[in-house]
Amino acid sequence: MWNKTTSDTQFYYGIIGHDALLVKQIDTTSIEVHCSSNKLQGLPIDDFIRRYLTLDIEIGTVFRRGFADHYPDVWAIARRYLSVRVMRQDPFETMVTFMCAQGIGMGLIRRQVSMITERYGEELEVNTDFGSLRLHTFPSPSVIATADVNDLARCTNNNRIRAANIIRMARSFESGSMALACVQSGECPLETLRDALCVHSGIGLKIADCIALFGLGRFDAFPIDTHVRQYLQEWFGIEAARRSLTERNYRYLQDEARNILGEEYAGYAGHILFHCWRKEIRKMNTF
DNA sequence: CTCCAGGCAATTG
DNA sequence: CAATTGCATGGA
Repeated sequence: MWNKTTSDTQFYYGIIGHDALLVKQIDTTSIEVHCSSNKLQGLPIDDFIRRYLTLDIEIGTVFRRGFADHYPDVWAIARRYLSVRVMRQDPFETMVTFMCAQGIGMGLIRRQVSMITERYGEELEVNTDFGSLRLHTFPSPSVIATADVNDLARCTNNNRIRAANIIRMARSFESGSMALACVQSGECPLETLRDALCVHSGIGLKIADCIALFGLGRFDAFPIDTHVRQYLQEWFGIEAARRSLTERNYRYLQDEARNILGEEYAGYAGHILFHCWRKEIRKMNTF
């Protein structure tokens, strides 16, 4: 998860494993990129950033050729958001985050994740020009696997069911079954991956697709939430999007979306549209 | 007090 | 099999 300091200087930071990555804007033409290590997850810093921020994805190929011609009105708005990047985030962190994202607002989601890192993560001291920042790593699966339900629930909106689900998922991660699914996630069919994720209580179709897209680099995964459902109806005239997201309708709408956006990058393109919809149409400022 | 917020699972038809 | 109904919680 990324954050911005409240100082007047633009200053962003994120924790990658046990290292900190900091980006500071020093003037109108340049930034400083600081990392607490010269390697991140075994990769030289430049290679890691390239992969983490999916700079290896040619953004011009995310929307298939012909999209602009077929949907000129949508394209007129969406083309301003082609700088949006879907990150390749840590799988476990992504699982916990989206398990916290059910029927709840973005502000509360972020608060839950922050509280989890502060309660269960390891404290990191990062020195900057502004002084030292006290940051926290995201806890490992083993830490969450041994957490007390009531204790974790204090971080999950006091929702004990959610806390219990997260703990059970972490234990599955520990046992190796979830880790194996992650290792194989790159090449297995999307349906197989989704099945492996959905055996866990608290992970349904939508959250499984979010994990695949944001945590496992499966840019073909296309999660459908309330916002996606709305733009599928408003922007693409899909009447079925008026009806509720039953499993059958969810799958049907996914097929429709793939017809419009293509198979390979349906989710990547979909997230750009998601962000665009919230910002431009719903005028939402939360992120 | 009501309604909503990046759904899920159990229960019916 | 597929649709409908509870649900859990904090904040606006």
